[in-house]
Amino acid sequence: MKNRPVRVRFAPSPTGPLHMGGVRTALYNYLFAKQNGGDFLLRVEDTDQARFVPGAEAYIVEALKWCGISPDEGIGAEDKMAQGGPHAPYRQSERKPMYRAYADQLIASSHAYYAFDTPVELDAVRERAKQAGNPNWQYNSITRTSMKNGLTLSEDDVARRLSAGEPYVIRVKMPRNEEVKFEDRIRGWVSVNTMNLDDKVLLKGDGMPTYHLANVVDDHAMEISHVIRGEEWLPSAPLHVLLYRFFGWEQPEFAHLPLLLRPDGNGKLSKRDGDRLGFPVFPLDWKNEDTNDTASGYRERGFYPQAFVNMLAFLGWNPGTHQEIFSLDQLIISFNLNKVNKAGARFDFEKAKWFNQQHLRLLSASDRLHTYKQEALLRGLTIPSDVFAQKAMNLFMDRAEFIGDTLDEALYVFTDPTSFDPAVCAKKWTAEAPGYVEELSALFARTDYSEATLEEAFKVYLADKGYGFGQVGPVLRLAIAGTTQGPSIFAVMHLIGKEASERRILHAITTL
RNA sequence: GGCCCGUUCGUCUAGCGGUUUAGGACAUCUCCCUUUCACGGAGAAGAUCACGGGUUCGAAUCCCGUACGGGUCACCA
Repeated sequence: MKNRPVRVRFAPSPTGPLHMGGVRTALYNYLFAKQNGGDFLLRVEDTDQARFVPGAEAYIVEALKWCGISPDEGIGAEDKMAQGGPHAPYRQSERKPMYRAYADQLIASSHAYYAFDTPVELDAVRERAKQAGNPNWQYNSITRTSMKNGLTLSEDDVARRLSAGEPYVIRVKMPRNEEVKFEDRIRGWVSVNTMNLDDKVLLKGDGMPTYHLANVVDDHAMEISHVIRGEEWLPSAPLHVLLYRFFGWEQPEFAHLPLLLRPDGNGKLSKRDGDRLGFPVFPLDWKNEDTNDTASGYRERGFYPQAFVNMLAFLGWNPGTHQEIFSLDQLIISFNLNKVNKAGARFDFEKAKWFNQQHLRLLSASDRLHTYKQEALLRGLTIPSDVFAQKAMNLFMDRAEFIGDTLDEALYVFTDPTSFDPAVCAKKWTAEAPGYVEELSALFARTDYSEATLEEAFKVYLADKGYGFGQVGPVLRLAIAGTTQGPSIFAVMHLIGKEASERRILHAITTL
């Protein structure tokens, strides 16, 4: 069991956009695979035809791609291998015919049976049980003796119903009283008595397998060595262990990841939390075709994928050192499944932003400029030249968490200010103010408009007149930028040049 | 409610029986830098290690209870 090649899978169901918890699960799988020189497969679990959402699969593939997680096999790996690999298809709906034989095998070995109870009948039984004070009726080793199934009906009866085309499901025949144990990579030994487990449906009335059958059959067929999934699967893991046993298959190692919790209140982070809490829960924007609403994604919010991935990796794991900033490649080296936490992690958007800020600083100048220009385009800003872009970006880099910040806070670098901070106007734009800037403008005109000479000229002016910086500085800044926040005003003036600077000063004098 | 899992600063976490006066990061606050805002630097505050029992010379670390939190109990995944 320990020495087989590492092959892991991420197996989402295409019922909507993948949320960040799902991305983290995929990431951990990917990191574990790459670290061990293994394969990461993407399989789509679309056995519930009623919950299928068009576009969800494409979204999942694109989201992973954006994160830099590319499947070695399966969906999204069609460019690497024909049909995505040797175990194609990787969409469970397309594997439908394969599951039947395995369900039959379990019936033959008396580990499963046909059940003819209709959904309506089951609802009625549950309702009756609820009335009788049992809110949680289960189809199990006790109750199955009074239901319509292959265990209570005669062989002839079963055969007749089958040939008559009567609808049925196939259920697992859960052993009566048996301790099922398995060693979870993260939680250690987990033990459950089958007494508490029910006869789960394995094959549904429409011929599709349920998750339980499909994931076991496929994981075995695809030679999956480690099943790394969310903690919500822990309660059904014993059933899966039993299924491997019934089939006589080697079981993969299990690792159940802690959940991502909401920052407020209780419960796990869910898709429905959407933008309610002021941050995205999805990697990419998702447009709901029915409601026409768009749920925001980290990508569109301005996050770099490497920052998003880094942040996600640290929600439930850490390297045990003080290093927090990691590239994907560094994560592959340092990640350790055994160091994944057991408790759920409450998500904190403030820290998420910090990760982006750190990665923004780490980017090479040319890569950063590239994203800068993309963001400028998005904002409809025209950039005179690369040199200008580079300078403008650098000027505002210090205060940026996102590359877009260097644009949003620097609009006055591209266009003349159309409004002036009213609070500052009231306080600093005195009767003398127009005179200050008019004199300065004339003085500056005699310099070469470099940052240093502008500043020098300004200082000389203050000294000559006996003015204080606080008296004149904000006035100049207001005239040029419309606000008093930002980098050195002389650097800004140098960047926009003499003509624009003089134009702005004149405009301020005439309008304020 | 049954079952399963968990519980260290507000948050993410280090810690795997003695080196711990419990370390780091985010957030918060203070000071320095900057006659702006930030960045950066220095520092502060913040955790009776959920609680109660054991085991041990010694426990945040091991065991058992209790409380609290989470997950799960469909012909959904």
